[in-house]
Amino acid sequence: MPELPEVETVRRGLNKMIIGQKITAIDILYDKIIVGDVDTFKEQLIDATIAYVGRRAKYLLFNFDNGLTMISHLRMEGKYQVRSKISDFDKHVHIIFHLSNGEYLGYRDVRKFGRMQLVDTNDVTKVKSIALLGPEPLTPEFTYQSLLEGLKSTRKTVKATLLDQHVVSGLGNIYADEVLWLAKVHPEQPANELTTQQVKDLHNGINEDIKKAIDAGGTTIRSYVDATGHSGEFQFQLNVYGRQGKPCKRCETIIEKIKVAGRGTHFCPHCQVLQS
DNA sequence: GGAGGTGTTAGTCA
DNA sequence: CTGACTAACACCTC
Repeated sequence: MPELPEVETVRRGLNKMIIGQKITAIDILYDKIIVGDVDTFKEQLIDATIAYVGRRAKYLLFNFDNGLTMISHLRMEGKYQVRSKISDFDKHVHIIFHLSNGEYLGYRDVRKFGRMQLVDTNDVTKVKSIALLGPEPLTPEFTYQSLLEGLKSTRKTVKATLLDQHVVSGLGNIYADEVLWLAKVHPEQPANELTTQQVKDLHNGINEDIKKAIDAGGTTIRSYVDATGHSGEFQFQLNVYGRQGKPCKRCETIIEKIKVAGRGTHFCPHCQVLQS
């Protein structure tokens, strides 16, 4: 799925394309995407107008003018597409919002992992998955101190901890690997054993890498495309993700791929040494 | 053809 | 409580 930079890119694209559009009808072709009652979901959104698309970590927040917000998580490979004809959507488009300008907003998700939930706008921050999120990069709440506390409080590997959305939110498998490479930290290092300098390097690396990725419009590995149909450009700047068998960009050592926290993990065995 | 991997997270189990 | 593992699903690559 899209991580924070990709979701932010989608958010910006949607805000350019669908603000002010009223929902005139909704086709739900696969019920499990919708959290809660499908008929209620439809009824509450018909005739509602999209006021603004916000974001919290990897969650998109579609704010409507009737006091409701649709929380949308793309999970592994969900994406939004705007098309002028329903026949322009393929079989993996499971939800179709009919817009008042005659266009259609489709939600495409090959693996069907994504979820949409409608809640009162005032209650968004009370929804458990959102309420428990840690601070996100590039905000005042994401401080060196907050990261230090999150890392010190667990014996998990640092990679697993960076993926834990309660410590810092918005990072996924790509940026976790990238940030660990930037900070020269081994992915399997226990989080509570990191040095002060390593935590500082991670904090800076997270902010810098996420900012760069947002500026580049996110990463496109396989099929991810933003709402306007453009690919992100950040994959050209990836330093380790997907580069197993290739030379490290710093020291030429061959990048290795192992499994950490159940996820494919790329690192340089020379730059990122396990401390004991 | 079959096994194993894929950008996530919620739930289960020890 | 914490940490490890798995399911949810369809497709792609070896």
